[in-house]
Amino acid sequence: MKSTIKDVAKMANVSISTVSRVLNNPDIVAKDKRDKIVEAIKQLNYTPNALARGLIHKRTQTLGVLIPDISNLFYAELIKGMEDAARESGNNLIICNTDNNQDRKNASFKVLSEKQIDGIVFTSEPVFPDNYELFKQLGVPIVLAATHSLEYEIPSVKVNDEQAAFDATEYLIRQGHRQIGMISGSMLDPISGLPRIQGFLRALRTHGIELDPDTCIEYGSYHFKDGYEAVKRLHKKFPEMTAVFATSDERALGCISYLHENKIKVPDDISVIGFDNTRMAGMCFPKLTTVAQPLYEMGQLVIRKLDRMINGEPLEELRTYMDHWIEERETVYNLTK
Amino acid sequence: MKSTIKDVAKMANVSISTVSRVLNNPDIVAKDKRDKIVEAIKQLNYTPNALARGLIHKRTQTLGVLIPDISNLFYAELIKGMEDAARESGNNLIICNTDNNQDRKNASFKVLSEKQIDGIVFTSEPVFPDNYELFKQLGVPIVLAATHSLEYEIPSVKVNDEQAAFDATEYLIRQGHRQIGMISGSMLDPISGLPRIQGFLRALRTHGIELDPDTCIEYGSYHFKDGYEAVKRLHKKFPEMTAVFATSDERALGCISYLHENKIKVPDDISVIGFDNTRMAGMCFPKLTTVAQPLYEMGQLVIRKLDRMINGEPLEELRTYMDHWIEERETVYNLTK
DNA sequence: CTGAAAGCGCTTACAG
DNA sequence: CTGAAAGCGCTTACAG
Repeated sequence: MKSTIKDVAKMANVSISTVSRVLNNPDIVAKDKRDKIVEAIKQLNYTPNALARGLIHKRTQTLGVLIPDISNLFYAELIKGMEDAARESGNNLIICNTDNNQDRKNASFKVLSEKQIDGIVFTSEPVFPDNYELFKQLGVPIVLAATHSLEYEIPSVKVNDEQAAFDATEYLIRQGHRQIGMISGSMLDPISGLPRIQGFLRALRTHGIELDPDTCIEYGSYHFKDGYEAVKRLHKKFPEMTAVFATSDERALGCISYLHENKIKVPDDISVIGFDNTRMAGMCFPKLTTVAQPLYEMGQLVIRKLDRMINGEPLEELRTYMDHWIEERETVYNLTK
Repeated sequence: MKSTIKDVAKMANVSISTVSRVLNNPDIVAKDKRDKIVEAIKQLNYTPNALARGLIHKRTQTLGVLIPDISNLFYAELIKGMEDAARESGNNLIICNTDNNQDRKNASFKVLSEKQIDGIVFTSEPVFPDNYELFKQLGVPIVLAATHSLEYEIPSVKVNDEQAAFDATEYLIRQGHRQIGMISGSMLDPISGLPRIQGFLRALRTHGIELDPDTCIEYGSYHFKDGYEAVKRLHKKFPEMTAVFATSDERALGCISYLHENKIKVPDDISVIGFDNTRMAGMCFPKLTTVAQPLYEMGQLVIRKLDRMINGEPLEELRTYMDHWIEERETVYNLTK
């Protein structure tokens, strides 16, 4: 049986108040008693009950994290950053896998609320009005990771997707490509869909490249298989393309897999650039050139922001946009040489 | 401000006992009061405080999970299985990344203990005597995932590593390979090191293949980079090898990366078989043939076992060994054709 | 069927 | 410097 503060008090022959004091403010108690109490704590292997403490302090040092798909490598890096930052600030994470499912999302909010978490991080998905209602009901600080909201005043940390897509496309153009295809998420996705398409098209425009969006863009979900299928359709309707911008590493790998199978060489025949720079990008063959997001650092920053809000400290900025960069590896061919 | 049971009681004009009853045993309270209370709960957006409940019931519906390296894809699948099973049984997971670091492990045990978690899962690492002491001190049920202990009576779920390594090696032999190298974890690792070496050597012996372990085995950590370095050394001292068994997918990919770079074709010149069957295995090129572990199912089973123990139900078996299989893809060449 | 009271394990004014 | 008491938000016998 776990020992309680009462057991310690009894063993040390003091009141529980005094035990509580050596736990929270040791200097204030007389050395002899303090020593006896410390000894009793060790003997009994006592650890304070965080539930009781939480009830009093209205603080649990626990943060809730909503993740759409925990088996995605993207979140592995992000979670690691959050986990490390949480440890630094004395917090623990309860991670809820929502499976892109609204019911599970609601259920997660409910248990997190019951467990009295101090704050919440909401990942990747757009904030719809009903989500916002839930946030307000929860009544705890919230930070958005890898997503943001322009409608609501919610702190967020992400990359500038439009600019990142612009840079990726421009990078291909600088390597001499002009027939460029894109494999994208839905235009209806206001976070990683539409903005990346806009960035892509802006780069084309900026460099005077005229391509019909209907023929140079193909859509699909972010899974490997979807990248595979999308590039098949894309290649069929746009056979002259020399490069493709796939807006996730997984899509890019699916894309490369299809091309390989059809004896189309990457990058010699068709170049591929991905998005995310998950660890996979450096482990595949050929190694994937990709738009890098600082996932680990994003995770850290999200938790640090959240911790500030919980402590009532002011935020330097509401919406933080972190720097992305092009991680040059082996899947883009330089046509200008 | 979050509303409490008092607020609900006041609004519904009843005592808090009655509110508590409609929460826990609604049938027992008169319909008119019940309706008023339900209405008040909705109005106030009341959710019960799990801390207070936990204090009374000595149950938090929260499980602690210790993971050595959360950014490893291996754990992504495992965690997903655990997460899903936990949701089914009404539990939440607190995941602690230990970074293979003893201090962090101790710290994690401490906070998990303070948070009054109902059970714990300990992943991948061998159970040393001091770990066992910690387990006992925690005083909650524990299950081992992807590891086991022969010294202590602790429930566990894993694959039979010796047999899996045997099967992988025999698979290569059946494909006509006789000059087979191995890239392994340390012989000092009693979980995924030594047993796999033993299985490898047993397969060689069984098929009358005489190879000196010193020349056909090379060691390294499980990271991509280590697989890369290890195969470099292995190939130098064992140039006639036609196949290599790398005991993790990451090692295998590092290995393939090195071979590619040195114009050694996989599988035409050298075949590679991995271990784990993480999602990466199906996304790389060529697609990795590997020993598959049912990671998702392992995760589920671990949590189900733990939940049983917490509920005082008997376990069908202490140490569960799940079936592995060879996932045939594209990195092993059949020499017999 | 319902309320008052005790108690879960702590912390924190309040006296002394 | 230290102890008794109240209270955090609930549940659960105990009366009635």
